[in-house]
Amino acid sequence: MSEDALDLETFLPYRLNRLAEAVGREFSRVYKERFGLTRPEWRLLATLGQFGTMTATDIGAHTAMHKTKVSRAVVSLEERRWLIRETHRRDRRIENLSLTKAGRSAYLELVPIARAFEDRLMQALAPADQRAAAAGLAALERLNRTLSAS
Amino acid sequence: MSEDALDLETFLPYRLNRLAEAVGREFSRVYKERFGLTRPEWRLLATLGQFGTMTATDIGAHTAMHKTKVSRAVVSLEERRWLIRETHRRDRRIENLSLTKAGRSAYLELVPIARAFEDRLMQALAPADQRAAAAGLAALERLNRTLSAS
DNA sequence: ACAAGTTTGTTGCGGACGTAACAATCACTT
DNA sequence: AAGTGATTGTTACGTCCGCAACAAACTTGT
Repeated sequence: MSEDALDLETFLPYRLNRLAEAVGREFSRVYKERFGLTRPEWRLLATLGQFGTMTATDIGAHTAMHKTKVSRAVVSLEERRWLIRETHRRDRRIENLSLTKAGRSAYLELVPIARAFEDRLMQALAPADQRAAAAGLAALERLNRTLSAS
Repeated sequence: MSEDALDLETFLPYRLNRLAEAVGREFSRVYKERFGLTRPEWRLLATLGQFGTMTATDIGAHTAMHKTKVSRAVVSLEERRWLIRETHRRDRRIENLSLTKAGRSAYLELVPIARAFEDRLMQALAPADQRAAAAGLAALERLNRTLSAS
C-alpha cells in the first residue's frame, strides 16, 4: 500500500518462520499421531537415537531447545520408560541420557517414516530447486553460526 | 551411531525450525523491547501496515498463523487502540481490520528498524551466499505452495 | 421459507512455553 | 576447610498455544 511499507514476502524472519511452521506442522502429524509425542519429545528421541548418549545440556546446545524444554521432555520420555538417566560417577550434577530398548524401538520405527516424509517433500521439487534449497539452507546456517559467535 | 540413524543435521524440518527459531528470537527483541509486542501482534501489525485492510481469515492465510492466534492478536491491538474493526455491510460475519493513526505510527517506526536488522544479517553473508539464500528460500516456498495445494 | 451445511470469528480448557529463582554439586581460592 | 563462583538441572509462575466446541451469519437446496 504505502511506499514506506515493509514487504513481508521478502523479509527473512517472516519467510523462515512461515516455512518452518508449515513444514513442521505437517511433519508433527507423523510422530503425534503414531506415538502422541510432542515436538521437544520427538527431538530428544531423535537426538539420542542419533548420538547414543548425551547430557541434557549437550542436547540443548545441539537442538537449540531451551533447557526447561529439554528437562521436561526428559521427564516425559522417562515416564514412558523410553530413556534412562545415569548419574556421572565423578560429577554428580551430570546425567547421561540414553534410550532404553523400548525407546530405541520407537525411534527405529519413526526413522523410515521421517525419511519417507522428507523424500516426498524433495521429490515435489525440480532437481535444480533441490540443489538451490540445499545451498540456501547451508548459506543461512553459516550466517547463523556467524551471528551466534558475536 | 547406528547406520539406521536419521541425520538431524540434514533433516529439513529440523533445519528450518532451527533457523527460524534463531533468527526469529533475535528479531523479536526489536519489537518486544520497543513496544512490548508479541510475535503474533507484530505480524498482525506488519501485515495490516503493508496491505491496509484485511479480514482475520485473510491474515491467517497470509501469515500461516492459527486463527485463534490472529483473533487474540486482534483483541490485543484493539485494546491498544492500534486497529479498528468494521463489520462488512453485506456480510456481518466479516470484519475488516485496519490500523488507526496510532497503529500506523508505530508501524512506521518499526519498519526502518526491521530493515536495518535484515541488512545487518545480509551483510554478514558473502554475496554468493546471499544469492544462494534467496534462491533456496524461493525454491522452498514453491515447494510449500505445491504441498498446500494437495 | 425452512432445514442443512458452510463460513467467520471467539472462547473454554488442558497443556506447553520461557523467565527467573532455585537446590545441588563441583572447582578454585585462600 | 570454608568461602566464592560456576555449572547442571528442576520448578513455580504467569503467559501463550492449539484443539474442539461454539455462536452468529450467510448460502444452498428443496
